[in-house]
Amino acid sequence: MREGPDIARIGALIGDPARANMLTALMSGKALTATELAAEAGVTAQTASAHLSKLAEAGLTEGRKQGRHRYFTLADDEVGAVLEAVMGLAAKRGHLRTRTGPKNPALREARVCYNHLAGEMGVRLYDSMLASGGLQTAGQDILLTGKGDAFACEFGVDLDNLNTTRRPMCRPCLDWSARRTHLAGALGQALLTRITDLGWAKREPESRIIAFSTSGKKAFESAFPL
Amino acid sequence: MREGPDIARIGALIGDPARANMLTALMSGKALTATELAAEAGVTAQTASAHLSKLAEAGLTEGRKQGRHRYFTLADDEVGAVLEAVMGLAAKRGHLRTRTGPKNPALREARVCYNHLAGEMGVRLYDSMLASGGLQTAGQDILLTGKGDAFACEFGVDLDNLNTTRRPMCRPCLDWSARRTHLAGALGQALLTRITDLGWAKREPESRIIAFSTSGKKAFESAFPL
DNA sequence: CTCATACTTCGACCATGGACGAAGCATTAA
DNA sequence: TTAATGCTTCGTCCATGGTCGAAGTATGAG
Repeated sequence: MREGPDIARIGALIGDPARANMLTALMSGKALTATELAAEAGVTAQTASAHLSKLAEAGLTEGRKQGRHRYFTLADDEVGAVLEAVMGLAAKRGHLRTRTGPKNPALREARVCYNHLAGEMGVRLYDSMLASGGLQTAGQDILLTGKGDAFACEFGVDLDNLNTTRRPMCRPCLDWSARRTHLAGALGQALLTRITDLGWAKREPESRIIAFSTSGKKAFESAFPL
Repeated sequence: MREGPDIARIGALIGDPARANMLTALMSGKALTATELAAEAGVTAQTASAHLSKLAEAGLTEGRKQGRHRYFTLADDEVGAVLEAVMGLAAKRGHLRTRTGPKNPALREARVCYNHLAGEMGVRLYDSMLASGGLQTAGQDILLTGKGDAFACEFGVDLDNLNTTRRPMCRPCLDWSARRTHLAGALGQALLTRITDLGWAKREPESRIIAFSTSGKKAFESAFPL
Protein backbone atom coordinates (compact mmCIF):
# COMPACT_ATOMS: atom_id res chain seq x y z
CA MET A 1 0.00 0.00 0.00
CA ARG A 2 1.33 3.42 -0.81
CA GLU A 3 2.41 6.04 1.65
CA GLY A 4 -0.39 8.26 2.83
CA PRO A 5 -2.56 9.38 5.68
CA ASP A 6 -4.34 6.81 7.77
CA ILE A 7 -7.71 7.71 6.34
CA ALA A 8 -6.53 6.48 2.97
CA ARG A 9 -5.77 3.05 4.36
CA ILE A 10 -9.33 2.64 5.52
CA GLY A 11 -10.65 4.05 2.29
CA ALA A 12 -8.56 1.68 0.22
CA LEU A 13 -9.78 -1.21 2.32
CA ILE A 14 -13.40 -0.30 1.66
CA GLY A 15 -12.61 0.70 -1.88
CA ASP A 16 -11.99 -2.74 -3.27
CA PRO A 17 -15.18 -4.31 -4.65
CA ALA A 18 -14.50 -7.73 -3.20
CA ARG A 19 -13.82 -6.38 0.28
CA ALA A 20 -16.76 -4.02 0.03
CA ASN A 21 -19.03 -6.97 -0.73
CA MET A 22 -17.63 -8.87 2.22
CA LEU A 23 -18.17 -5.96 4.55
CA THR A 24 -21.65 -5.42 3.18
CA ALA A 25 -22.47 -9.05 3.83
CA LEU A 26 -21.15 -8.77 7.37
CA MET A 27 -23.39 -5.77 7.96
CA SER A 28 -26.15 -8.28 8.63
CA GLY A 29 -24.43 -8.94 11.93
CA LYS A 30 -24.14 -12.61 11.24
CA ALA A 31 -20.86 -14.40 11.49
CA LEU A 32 -19.89 -15.77 8.11
CA THR A 33 -17.23 -18.25 7.13
CA ALA A 34 -14.37 -17.43 4.81
CA THR A 35 -15.90 -19.58 2.11
CA GLU A 36 -19.24 -17.86 2.37
CA LEU A 37 -17.59 -14.49 2.16
CA ALA A 38 -15.63 -15.63 -0.86
CA ALA A 39 -18.87 -16.57 -2.60
CA GLU A 40 -20.45 -13.30 -1.56
CA ALA A 41 -17.56 -11.35 -3.00
CA GLY A 42 -17.40 -13.43 -6.15
CA VAL A 43 -13.77 -14.44 -5.75
CA THR A 44 -11.90 -17.65 -5.05
CA ALA A 45 -10.97 -18.85 -1.58
CA GLN A 46 -7.35 -17.81 -1.91
CA THR A 47 -8.24 -14.29 -2.90
CA ALA A 48 -10.78 -14.06 -0.12
CA SER A 49 -8.21 -15.25 2.37
CA ALA A 50 -5.88 -12.44 1.40
CA HIS A 51 -8.66 -9.87 1.70
CA LEU A 52 -9.76 -11.16 5.07
CA SER A 53 -6.21 -10.97 6.34
CA LYS A 54 -6.03 -7.32 5.41
CA LEU A 55 -9.37 -6.52 6.95
CA ALA A 56 -8.45 -8.26 10.17
CA GLU A 57 -5.02 -6.69 10.27
CA ALA A 58 -6.58 -3.25 10.00
CA GLY A 59 -8.96 -4.11 12.80
CA LEU A 60 -12.13 -3.87 10.75
CA THR A 61 -13.08 -7.50 11.22
CA GLU A 62 -12.44 -10.22 13.70
CA GLY A 63 -12.23 -13.91 13.04
CA ARG A 64 -12.58 -16.78 15.43
CA LYS A 65 -11.70 -20.30 14.56
CA GLN A 66 -14.29 -22.93 15.20
CA GLY A 67 -13.57 -26.44 14.09
CA ARG A 68 -12.30 -26.20 10.58
CA HIS A 69 -14.22 -23.02 9.90
CA ARG A 70 -13.24 -19.46 10.49
CA TYR A 71 -16.13 -17.21 11.30
CA PHE A 72 -15.80 -13.53 10.61
CA THR A 73 -17.71 -10.59 12.02
CA LEU A 74 -17.27 -6.85 11.99
CA ALA A 75 -14.92 -5.85 14.78
CA ASP A 76 -17.49 -3.68 16.55
CA ASP A 77 -20.45 -1.46 15.91
CA GLU A 78 -18.30 1.56 15.18
CA VAL A 79 -17.13 -0.18 12.05
CA GLY A 80 -20.75 -0.87 11.18
CA ALA A 81 -21.68 2.73 11.77
CA VAL A 82 -18.92 3.98 9.51
CA LEU A 83 -19.94 1.58 6.77
CA GLU A 84 -23.52 2.68 7.13
CA ALA A 85 -22.43 6.32 6.87
CA VAL A 86 -20.43 5.65 3.75
CA MET A 87 -23.32 3.70 2.27
CA GLY A 88 -25.62 6.61 2.92
CA LEU A 89 -23.25 8.89 1.12
CA ALA A 90 -22.95 6.44 -1.75
CA ALA A 91 -26.71 6.13 -2.08
CA LYS A 92 -27.31 9.85 -2.20
CA ARG A 93 -24.62 10.52 -4.78
CA GLY A 94 -25.39 7.30 -6.61
CA HIS A 95 -27.91 8.72 -9.00
CA LEU A 96 -25.41 10.98 -10.68
CA ARG A 97 -22.71 8.41 -11.05
CA THR A 98 -21.45 7.37 -14.42
CA ARG A 99 -23.19 4.54 -16.13
CA THR A 100 -21.88 1.32 -14.66
CA GLY A 101 -22.02 -1.41 -17.25
CA PRO A 102 -21.56 -5.00 -16.11
CA LYS A 103 -18.24 -6.39 -17.16
CA ASN A 104 -19.78 -9.68 -18.17
CA PRO A 105 -23.52 -9.60 -18.97
CA ALA A 106 -23.87 -13.37 -18.68
CA LEU A 107 -22.41 -13.25 -15.21
CA ARG A 108 -24.87 -10.60 -14.18
CA GLU A 109 -27.84 -12.48 -15.57
CA ALA A 110 -27.28 -15.88 -13.99
CA ARG A 111 -24.42 -17.28 -12.00
CA VAL A 112 -23.80 -19.60 -9.14
CA CYS A 113 -23.47 -17.99 -5.73
CA TYR A 114 -21.69 -20.59 -3.61
CA ASN A 115 -24.21 -23.29 -4.46
CA HIS A 116 -27.40 -21.52 -5.47
CA LEU A 117 -28.67 -19.36 -8.27
CA ALA A 118 -27.77 -15.67 -8.20
CA GLY A 119 -27.90 -12.78 -10.60
CA GLU A 120 -31.02 -11.37 -12.17
CA MET A 121 -32.60 -14.78 -12.58
CA GLY A 122 -31.85 -15.60 -8.97
CA VAL A 123 -33.54 -12.41 -7.91
CA ARG A 124 -36.50 -13.28 -10.14
CA LEU A 125 -36.83 -16.71 -8.58
CA TYR A 126 -36.91 -15.18 -5.13
CA ASP A 127 -39.31 -12.39 -6.01
CA SER A 128 -41.61 -14.82 -7.77
CA MET A 129 -41.83 -17.23 -4.87
CA LEU A 130 -42.41 -14.35 -2.51
CA ALA A 131 -45.18 -12.95 -4.68
CA SER A 132 -46.89 -16.31 -5.09
CA GLY A 133 -46.86 -16.88 -1.34
CA GLY A 134 -44.47 -19.81 -1.44
CA LEU A 135 -42.03 -17.88 0.68
CA GLN A 136 -42.68 -15.56 3.55
CA THR A 137 -40.36 -13.16 5.30
CA ALA A 138 -40.12 -13.15 9.06
CA GLY A 139 -37.66 -10.50 10.09
CA GLN A 140 -34.24 -11.66 9.01
CA ASP A 141 -35.45 -15.14 8.25
CA ILE A 142 -37.32 -16.60 5.34
CA LEU A 143 -39.94 -19.29 5.85
CA LEU A 144 -41.23 -21.87 3.43
CA THR A 145 -45.04 -21.89 3.51
CA GLY A 146 -47.28 -24.89 2.88
CA LYS A 147 -47.89 -23.50 -0.55
CA GLY A 148 -44.20 -23.30 -1.18
CA ASP A 149 -43.77 -26.80 0.11
CA ALA A 150 -46.27 -28.08 -2.39
CA PHE A 151 -44.65 -26.09 -5.16
CA ALA A 152 -41.24 -27.54 -4.38
CA CYS A 153 -42.60 -31.12 -4.45
CA GLU A 154 -44.26 -30.49 -7.76
CA PHE A 155 -41.09 -28.95 -9.09
CA GLY A 156 -39.25 -32.12 -8.24
CA VAL A 157 -37.31 -31.21 -5.13
CA ASP A 158 -37.09 -33.77 -2.37
CA LEU A 159 -37.77 -31.71 0.73
CA ASP A 160 -37.59 -34.61 3.17
CA ASN A 161 -33.94 -35.18 2.44
CA LEU A 162 -33.20 -31.53 2.92
CA ASN A 163 -34.84 -31.43 6.32
CA THR A 164 -32.33 -33.85 7.75
CA THR A 165 -29.49 -31.44 7.23
CA ARG A 166 -28.60 -28.85 9.78
CA ARG A 167 -28.47 -26.06 7.27
CA PRO A 168 -31.38 -23.65 7.23
CA MET A 169 -33.87 -24.42 4.49
CA CYS A 170 -34.09 -20.85 3.25
CA ARG A 171 -31.55 -18.15 3.66
CA PRO A 172 -31.56 -14.70 2.12
CA CYS A 173 -28.48 -13.81 0.14
CA LEU A 174 -27.65 -10.31 -0.90
CA ASP A 175 -26.96 -10.23 -4.57
CA TRP A 176 -23.51 -9.19 -5.60
CA SER A 177 -24.34 -7.34 -8.80
CA ALA A 178 -27.94 -6.37 -8.29
CA ARG A 179 -27.80 -5.67 -4.55
CA ARG A 180 -31.12 -7.49 -4.26
CA THR A 181 -32.01 -10.44 -2.14
CA HIS A 182 -32.16 -13.90 -3.61
CA LEU A 183 -32.65 -17.36 -2.21
CA ALA A 184 -29.82 -19.30 -0.63
CA GLY A 185 -29.92 -22.16 1.86
CA ALA A 186 -30.69 -25.80 1.28
CA LEU A 187 -33.73 -24.99 -0.82
CA GLY A 188 -31.80 -22.55 -2.94
CA GLN A 189 -29.19 -25.17 -3.58
CA ALA A 190 -31.77 -27.85 -4.33
CA LEU A 191 -33.64 -25.64 -6.76
CA LEU A 192 -30.49 -24.91 -8.71
CA THR A 193 -29.64 -28.60 -8.81
CA ARG A 194 -33.12 -29.35 -10.09
CA ILE A 195 -32.89 -26.63 -12.73
CA THR A 196 -29.71 -28.12 -14.12
CA ASP A 197 -31.11 -31.64 -13.83
CA LEU A 198 -34.08 -30.55 -15.90
CA GLY A 199 -31.65 -29.43 -18.56
CA TRP A 200 -32.78 -25.85 -18.41
CA ALA A 201 -29.29 -24.64 -17.79
CA LYS A 202 -25.80 -25.86 -17.19
CA ARG A 203 -22.83 -24.55 -15.30
CA GLU A 204 -20.07 -23.35 -17.52
CA PRO A 205 -16.85 -24.97 -16.44
CA GLU A 206 -14.13 -22.66 -15.22
CA SER A 207 -16.54 -19.85 -14.50
CA ARG A 208 -19.43 -18.96 -12.29
CA ILE A 209 -21.74 -18.45 -15.23
CA ILE A 210 -24.92 -20.48 -15.46
CA ALA A 211 -25.91 -20.73 -19.09
CA PHE A 212 -29.63 -21.12 -19.74
CA SER A 213 -30.80 -22.55 -23.02
CA THR A 214 -33.46 -20.61 -24.89
CA SER A 215 -36.16 -23.14 -24.06
CA GLY A 216 -34.83 -23.50 -20.55
CA LYS A 217 -35.15 -19.82 -19.94
CA LYS A 218 -38.74 -19.88 -21.22
CA ALA A 219 -39.57 -22.76 -18.92
CA PHE A 220 -37.92 -20.97 -16.01
CA GLU A 221 -39.88 -17.83 -16.65
CA SER A 222 -43.21 -19.64 -16.72
CA ALA A 223 -42.31 -21.61 -13.58
CA PHE A 224 -41.35 -18.42 -11.79
CA PRO A 225 -43.66 -15.69 -13.09
CA LEU A 226 -43.47 -12.14 -11.82
CA MET B 1 -13.33 1.53 -12.13
CA ARG B 2 -14.26 -2.07 -11.58
CA GLU B 3 -17.72 -3.42 -11.05
CA GLY B 4 -18.86 -3.31 -7.48
CA PRO B 5 -21.23 -1.90 -4.96
CA ASP B 6 -21.58 1.83 -4.59
CA ILE B 7 -19.84 1.83 -1.26
CA ALA B 8 -16.67 0.71 -2.97
CA ARG B 9 -16.71 3.73 -5.25
CA ILE B 10 -16.66 6.07 -2.28
CA GLY B 11 -14.04 3.99 -0.54
CA ALA B 12 -11.79 3.99 -3.58
CA LEU B 13 -12.17 7.74 -3.82
CA ILE B 14 -11.03 8.20 -0.23
CA GLY B 15 -8.51 5.42 -0.56
CA ASP B 16 -6.06 7.18 -2.80
CA PRO B 17 -3.41 9.03 -0.76
CA ALA B 18 -3.46 12.11 -2.94
CA ARG B 19 -7.24 12.44 -2.77
CA ALA B 20 -7.23 11.66 0.92
CA ASN B 21 -4.80 14.51 1.50
CA MET B 22 -6.97 16.84 -0.54
CA LEU B 23 -10.08 15.90 1.40
CA THR B 24 -8.21 16.23 4.67
CA ALA B 25 -7.09 19.71 3.70
CA LEU B 26 -10.65 20.64 2.77
CA MET B 27 -11.85 19.51 6.18
CA SER B 28 -10.69 22.89 7.44
CA GLY B 29 -13.73 24.33 5.76
CA LYS B 30 -11.71 26.74 3.71
CA ALA B 31 -12.05 26.91 -0.02
CA LEU B 32 -8.76 25.97 -1.62
CA THR B 33 -7.56 26.37 -5.17
CA ALA B 34 -6.58 23.48 -7.37
CA THR B 35 -2.94 24.47 -7.14
CA GLU B 36 -3.02 24.61 -3.37
CA LEU B 37 -4.62 21.20 -3.24
CA ALA B 38 -2.00 19.85 -5.61
CA ALA B 39 0.73 21.03 -3.27
CA GLU B 40 -1.11 19.63 -0.29
CA ALA B 41 -1.35 16.25 -1.96
CA GLY B 42 2.20 16.31 -3.23
CA VAL B 43 1.30 15.83 -6.87
CA THR B 44 1.51 17.92 -10.00
CA ALA B 45 -1.27 20.15 -11.25
CA GLN B 46 -2.33 17.70 -13.96
CA THR B 47 -2.69 14.86 -11.53
CA ALA B 48 -4.55 17.04 -9.10
CA SER B 49 -6.91 18.12 -11.84
CA ALA B 50 -7.78 14.52 -12.60
CA HIS B 51 -8.40 13.78 -8.93
CA LEU B 52 -10.55 16.85 -8.46
CA SER B 53 -12.64 15.87 -11.46
CA LYS B 54 -13.35 12.50 -9.92
CA LEU B 55 -14.18 13.95 -6.55
CA ALA B 56 -16.52 16.47 -8.09
CA GLU B 57 -18.13 13.88 -10.35
CA ALA B 58 -18.87 11.72 -7.34
CA GLY B 59 -20.40 14.68 -5.57
CA LEU B 60 -17.90 14.80 -2.74
CA THR B 61 -16.59 18.23 -3.61
CA GLU B 62 -17.82 21.29 -5.38
CA GLY B 63 -15.80 23.78 -7.32
CA ARG B 64 -16.62 27.31 -8.29
CA LYS B 65 -14.64 29.28 -10.75
CA GLN B 66 -13.50 32.73 -9.71
CA GLY B 67 -11.25 34.60 -12.02
CA ARG B 68 -8.58 32.23 -13.11
CA HIS B 69 -8.81 30.18 -9.96
CA ARG B 70 -11.05 27.28 -9.13
CA TYR B 71 -11.95 27.09 -5.51
CA PHE B 72 -12.92 23.75 -4.10
CA THR B 73 -14.87 22.91 -0.97
CA LEU B 74 -16.47 19.79 0.40
CA ALA B 75 -19.93 19.39 -1.10
CA ASP B 76 -21.74 19.55 2.23
CA ASP B 77 -21.33 18.70 5.87
CA GLU B 78 -22.44 15.12 5.38
CA VAL B 79 -19.28 14.53 3.44
CA GLY B 80 -17.34 16.13 6.27
CA ALA B 81 -19.09 13.95 8.80
CA VAL B 82 -18.28 10.78 6.89
CA LEU B 83 -14.66 11.77 6.57
CA GLU B 84 -14.52 12.52 10.26
CA ALA B 85 -16.04 9.14 11.02
CA VAL B 86 -13.52 7.34 8.86
CA MET B 87 -10.70 9.33 10.41
CA GLY B 88 -11.88 8.34 13.85
CA LEU B 89 -11.82 4.72 12.79
CA ALA B 90 -8.37 5.13 11.28
CA ALA B 91 -7.04 6.76 14.44
CA LYS B 92 -8.31 4.03 16.72
CA ARG B 93 -7.03 1.16 14.62
CA GLY B 94 -3.86 3.04 13.73
CA HIS B 95 -1.79 1.83 16.62
CA LEU B 96 -2.14 -1.79 15.69
CA ARG B 97 -1.51 -1.36 12.03
CA THR B 98 1.51 -2.95 10.50
CA ARG B 99 4.71 -1.04 10.62
CA THR B 100 4.37 1.50 7.87
CA GLY B 101 7.80 2.11 6.54
CA PRO B 102 8.08 5.07 4.24
CA LYS B 103 8.70 3.94 0.75
CA ASN B 104 11.44 6.45 0.43
CA PRO B 105 12.99 7.52 3.74
CA ALA B 106 14.67 10.51 2.14
CA LEU B 107 11.32 11.76 0.94
CA ARG B 108 9.91 11.55 4.41
CA GLU B 109 12.86 13.32 5.97
CA ALA B 110 13.07 16.36 3.75
CA ARG B 111 11.28 17.33 0.59
CA VAL B 112 9.95 20.36 -1.15
CA CYS B 113 6.26 21.09 -0.60
CA TYR B 114 5.31 23.37 -3.45
CA ASN B 115 8.12 25.83 -2.71
CA HIS B 116 8.99 25.35 0.93
CA LEU B 117 10.58 22.72 3.14
CA ALA B 118 8.42 19.83 4.27
CA GLY B 119 8.94 16.47 5.89
CA GLU B 120 10.47 15.87 9.27
CA MET B 121 12.98 18.64 8.86
CA GLY B 122 10.24 21.05 7.79
CA VAL B 123 8.31 20.16 10.92
CA ARG B 124 11.43 20.68 12.96
CA LEU B 125 12.02 24.13 11.48
CA TYR B 126 8.48 25.13 12.33
CA ASP B 127 8.53 23.70 15.85
CA SER B 128 11.87 25.30 16.55
CA MET B 129 10.81 28.77 15.47
CA LEU B 130 7.65 28.43 17.49
CA ALA B 131 9.56 27.33 20.57
CA SER B 132 12.11 30.12 20.30
CA GLY B 133 9.37 32.72 19.97
CA GLY B 134 10.19 33.66 16.41
CA LEU B 135 6.74 32.58 15.31
CA GLN B 136 3.46 32.97 17.10
CA THR B 137 0.12 31.36 16.36
CA ALA B 138 -3.00 33.47 16.19
CA GLY B 139 -5.93 31.22 15.49
CA GLN B 140 -5.51 29.91 11.98
CA ASP B 141 -2.78 32.42 11.18
CA ILE B 142 0.89 32.48 12.01
CA LEU B 143 2.64 35.72 12.82
CA LEU B 144 6.30 36.62 12.60
CA THR B 145 7.41 38.28 15.83
CA GLY B 146 10.12 40.92 16.19
CA LYS B 147 12.37 38.19 17.43
CA GLY B 148 11.61 36.11 14.37
CA ASP B 149 12.22 39.13 12.18
CA ALA B 150 15.67 39.57 13.67
CA PHE B 151 16.39 35.88 13.30
CA ALA B 152 15.44 35.92 9.64
CA CYS B 153 17.70 38.89 8.95
CA GLU B 154 20.59 37.23 10.67
CA PHE B 155 19.91 34.05 8.76
CA GLY B 156 20.26 35.99 5.55
CA VAL B 157 16.68 36.37 4.38
CA ASP B 158 15.69 39.69 2.89
CA LEU B 159 12.37 40.38 4.53
CA ASP B 160 11.81 43.75 2.89
CA ASN B 161 11.56 42.22 -0.52
CA LEU B 162 9.09 39.66 0.73
CA ASN B 163 6.83 42.29 2.23
CA THR B 164 6.12 43.78 -1.15
CA THR B 165 4.40 40.63 -2.37
CA ARG B 166 0.76 40.01 -1.70
CA ARG B 167 1.35 36.51 -0.42
CA PRO B 168 1.06 36.02 3.31
CA MET B 169 4.43 35.95 5.01
CA CYS B 170 3.70 32.86 7.04
CA ARG B 171 1.23 30.15 6.29
CA PRO B 172 0.72 26.85 8.07
CA CYS B 173 0.91 23.77 5.89
CA LEU B 174 -0.24 20.36 6.97
CA ASP B 175 2.49 17.86 6.41
CA TRP B 176 1.76 15.11 3.98
CA SER B 177 3.67 12.29 5.62
CA ALA B 178 3.87 13.40 9.24
CA ARG B 179 0.46 15.05 9.49
CA ARG B 180 2.13 17.89 11.35
CA THR B 181 2.16 21.57 10.60
CA HIS B 182 5.13 23.17 8.97
CA LEU B 183 5.89 26.60 7.61
CA ALA B 184 4.72 27.68 4.18
CA GLY B 185 4.17 31.17 2.80
CA ALA B 186 6.69 33.67 1.55
CA LEU B 187 8.94 33.14 4.54
CA GLY B 188 8.83 29.40 4.17
CA GLN B 189 9.89 29.73 0.57
CA ALA B 190 12.61 32.23 1.38
CA LEU B 191 14.04 30.04 4.12
CA LEU B 192 14.29 27.07 1.80
CA THR B 193 15.98 29.21 -0.83
CA ARG B 194 18.46 30.43 1.75
CA ILE B 195 19.15 26.90 2.95
CA THR B 196 20.06 25.76 -0.53
CA ASP B 197 22.04 28.97 -1.14
CA LEU B 198 24.06 28.23 1.97
CA GLY B 199 24.91 24.89 0.46
CA TRP B 200 23.32 22.95 3.29
CA ALA B 201 21.16 21.02 0.92
CA LYS B 202 20.20 20.77 -2.71
CA ARG B 203 17.11 19.70 -4.58
CA GLU B 204 17.50 16.41 -6.31
CA PRO B 205 16.48 16.80 -9.92
CA GLU B 206 13.52 14.75 -11.06
CA SER B 207 12.23 14.28 -7.53
CA ARG B 208 10.89 16.21 -4.60
CA ILE B 209 13.68 15.10 -2.33
CA ILE B 210 15.85 17.71 -0.66
CA ALA B 211 19.20 16.14 0.06
CA PHE B 212 21.06 17.59 3.03
CA SER B 213 24.81 17.13 3.29
CA THR B 214 26.14 15.81 6.56
CA SER B 215 27.56 19.18 7.57
CA GLY B 216 24.49 20.96 6.23
CA LYS B 217 22.26 18.87 8.44
CA LYS B 218 24.41 19.68 11.46
CA ALA B 219 24.25 23.37 10.69
CA PHE B 220 20.49 23.17 10.21
CA GLU B 221 20.04 21.42 13.52
CA SER B 222 22.02 24.03 15.42
CA ALA B 223 20.21 26.86 13.62
CA PHE B 224 16.84 25.31 14.46
CA PRO B 225 17.25 23.65 17.86
CA LEU B 226 14.38 21.87 19.51
C1' DC C 1 -0.81 43.85 -27.66
C1' DT C 2 2.33 40.26 -25.10
C1' DC C 3 3.38 37.64 -21.25
C1' DA C 4 2.43 35.05 -17.12
C1' DT C 5 -0.52 32.32 -14.39
C1' DA C 6 -4.21 28.81 -13.44
C1' DC C 7 -6.02 25.01 -14.95
C1' DT C 8 -7.33 21.20 -18.23
C1' DT C 9 -6.76 17.55 -21.76
C1' DC C 10 -4.13 14.08 -24.12
C1' DG C 11 -0.96 10.51 -24.27
C1' DA C 12 2.12 7.24 -22.52
C1' DC C 13 4.40 4.87 -18.76
C1' DC C 14 4.58 1.90 -15.01
C1' DA C 15 3.89 0.55 -9.99
C1' DT C 16 0.38 -1.28 -7.11
C1' DG C 17 -2.15 -4.78 -5.81
C1' DG C 18 -5.96 -7.99 -6.96
C1' DA C 19 -6.62 -12.26 -9.45
C1' DC C 20 -6.10 -17.36 -9.61
C1' DG C 21 -3.39 -22.10 -9.92
C1' DA C 22 -0.81 -25.09 -7.32
C1' DA C 23 0.49 -26.83 -3.22
C1' DG C 24 0.52 -26.92 1.65
C1' DC C 25 -1.43 -27.39 6.57
C1' DA C 26 -5.20 -28.34 9.81
C1' DT C 27 -9.34 -30.40 11.09
C1' DT C 28 -13.13 -33.59 10.70
C1' DA C 29 -15.46 -37.61 8.67
C1' DA C 30 -15.50 -42.42 7.28
C1' DT D 1 -5.66 -45.07 8.63
C1' DT D 2 -7.41 -42.55 4.24
C1' DA D 3 -10.18 -39.15 2.27
C1' DA D 4 -12.53 -34.81 2.16
C1' DT D 5 -13.18 -30.16 3.54
C1' DG D 6 -11.79 -25.41 5.01
C1' DC D 7 -8.47 -22.34 4.77
C1' DT D 8 -3.72 -20.39 3.95
C1' DT D 9 0.73 -19.51 1.59
C1' DC D 10 3.50 -19.00 -2.43
C1' DG D 11 4.27 -17.64 -6.99
C1' DT D 12 2.92 -15.52 -11.16
C1' DC D 13 0.20 -12.77 -14.19
C1' DC D 14 -1.99 -8.73 -15.60
C1' DA D 15 -5.65 -4.93 -15.42
C1' DT D 16 -6.48 -0.74 -13.10
C1' DG D 17 -5.51 3.63 -12.44
C1' DG D 18 -2.20 7.12 -10.64
C1' DT D 19 1.58 9.69 -12.49
C1' DC D 20 3.82 13.15 -15.24
C1' DG D 21 5.43 15.61 -19.81
C1' DA D 22 3.72 18.19 -23.37
C1' DA D 23 0.51 20.92 -25.25
C1' DG D 24 -3.81 23.50 -25.21
C1' DT D 25 -7.40 26.94 -23.27
C1' DA D 26 -8.83 30.72 -20.37
C1' DT D 27 -8.10 34.64 -17.48
C1' DG D 28 -5.65 38.48 -15.76
C1' DA D 29 -1.42 41.59 -15.59
C1' DG D 30 1.64 44.95 -17.65
